[in-house]
Amino acid sequence: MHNLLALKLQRFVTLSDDEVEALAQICRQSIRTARARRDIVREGETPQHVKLIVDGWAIRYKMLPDGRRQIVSFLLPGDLCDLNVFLLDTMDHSIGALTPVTYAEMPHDLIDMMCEHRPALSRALWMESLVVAAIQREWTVSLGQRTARERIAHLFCEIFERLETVELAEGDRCEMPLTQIDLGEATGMTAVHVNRTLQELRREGLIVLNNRILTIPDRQALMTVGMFNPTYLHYRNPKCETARTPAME
Amino acid sequence: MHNLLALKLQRFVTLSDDEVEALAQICRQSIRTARARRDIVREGETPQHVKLIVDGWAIRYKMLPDGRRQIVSFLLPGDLCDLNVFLLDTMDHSIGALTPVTYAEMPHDLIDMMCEHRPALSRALWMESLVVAAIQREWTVSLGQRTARERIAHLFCEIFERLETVELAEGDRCEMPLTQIDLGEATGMTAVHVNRTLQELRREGLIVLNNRILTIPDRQALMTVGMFNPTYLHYRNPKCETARTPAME
DNA sequence: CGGCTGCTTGAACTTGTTCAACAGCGGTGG
DNA sequence: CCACCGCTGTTGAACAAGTTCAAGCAGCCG
Repeated sequence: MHNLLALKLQRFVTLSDDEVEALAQICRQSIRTARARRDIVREGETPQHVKLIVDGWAIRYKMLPDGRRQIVSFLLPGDLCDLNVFLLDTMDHSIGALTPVTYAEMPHDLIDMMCEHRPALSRALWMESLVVAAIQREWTVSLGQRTARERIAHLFCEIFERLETVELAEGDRCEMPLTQIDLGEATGMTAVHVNRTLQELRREGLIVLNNRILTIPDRQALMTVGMFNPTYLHYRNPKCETARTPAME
Repeated sequence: MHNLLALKLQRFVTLSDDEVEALAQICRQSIRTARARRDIVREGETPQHVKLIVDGWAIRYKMLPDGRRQIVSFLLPGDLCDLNVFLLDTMDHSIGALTPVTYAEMPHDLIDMMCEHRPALSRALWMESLVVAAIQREWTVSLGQRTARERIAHLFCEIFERLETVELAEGDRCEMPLTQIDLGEATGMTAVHVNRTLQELRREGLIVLNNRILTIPDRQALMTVGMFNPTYLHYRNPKCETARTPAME
């Protein structure tokens, strides 16, 4: 397996074969699975491992005391879960599996050691958390300023780009396991309104969505509707032009 | 001056006198000021320094192509600005002064060196960025799920707590230089609606706000309205119980 | 077949927006 | 000293975007 985590981190720093191997090793430690729609970690817990999503989709979410729920981010293959808690101790949100999920558990002390001996990796992980924060800022913009139609368009663009970097999009298509309820909880609107918004986007030929497959016939058009500007994802770090080439595997 | 940055980072790790001194030194490098309502850094730029807000309030904000603007966070004294860009290169958002702002500029290479030689500091800075991300998640929840009244209540609670940790709140009062327009841009609503919401909160005795001074007569009550749970701020790290004691200064 | 989940539709309703006007205040320039 | 300007806050009334409630339908799985 060409290591997913290495694939991601290569976007930020150039890793030696040696470092890639160290990552691969740490990921192999223990592989676990979660059933669809089950929690992986709950708010308030103090997990002992950092998790790497290997397969499937998960979400970070927070609940309000009265039961309202907000999805604050999507975790796609290659994403790390509990880096927060690795440093911060207790979870301030929950993580749930959307689809069946396979993830790797990496013990804190191993990561600790790795960071100590390989500053390049430590730096790459730090960068990874900064990108996560950048994405969160963009969500803030979506929820604060974009209309329903713009939000959905933007979200689809973001997910598509992220899937592309882990080679999970094919041409103009990708998987889209989100229900309209999920989309609602992520975009801060009701499922009913998500439904009508999706219909509008479909009617205009901006998206095709059925059988959990999303097709974006004209990417530029959808990007324009969502006012999507991918710089916040910080891909293609100039320091590592090779990051996206098919060379490594 | 008891160093502001040290004061903040002590929340996460215990720093030796030596390390505190290193921080203080790096902060003294160059002190600059920005006039109120001026930009400090603009989206797309690649600043060469990490900035520490020493005095005054600033904002991170993003603009949409059509001019809509979202404030994505407030930068209060003790907050770092461009840690992102220290690692990520180009700014994906702008930073603007709200009030007159004094800030310290810390050259990248100094921080680099510091991080290399003092892993405790590197770790503390990383933690700091994780807390920033946690705050951003909570904003996502506010914008996605909370009503106007809840959003304002929550925001006031958050700002108040953050000011408290840098000793800028007195009893139940703190400064509140935000205009209703600012509040609107932060909470994703119009200034008009902010106005009516503030009146509602005033009428109920939950806040007193005039002359740019905010008073919260009954903190618990406001927290309940905003469904504010401060754990996401990750204060009082158990590893450093002394962080909030008045001992250091 | 029955029951579940997810999608769709309609109609009434609510929250927050838009537009417009005005008041208060501080600063500036004549 | 006053007139004037721009900014912030306030208010009202019409309006729009998104919600709520309710019902029905399709597909799927046991």
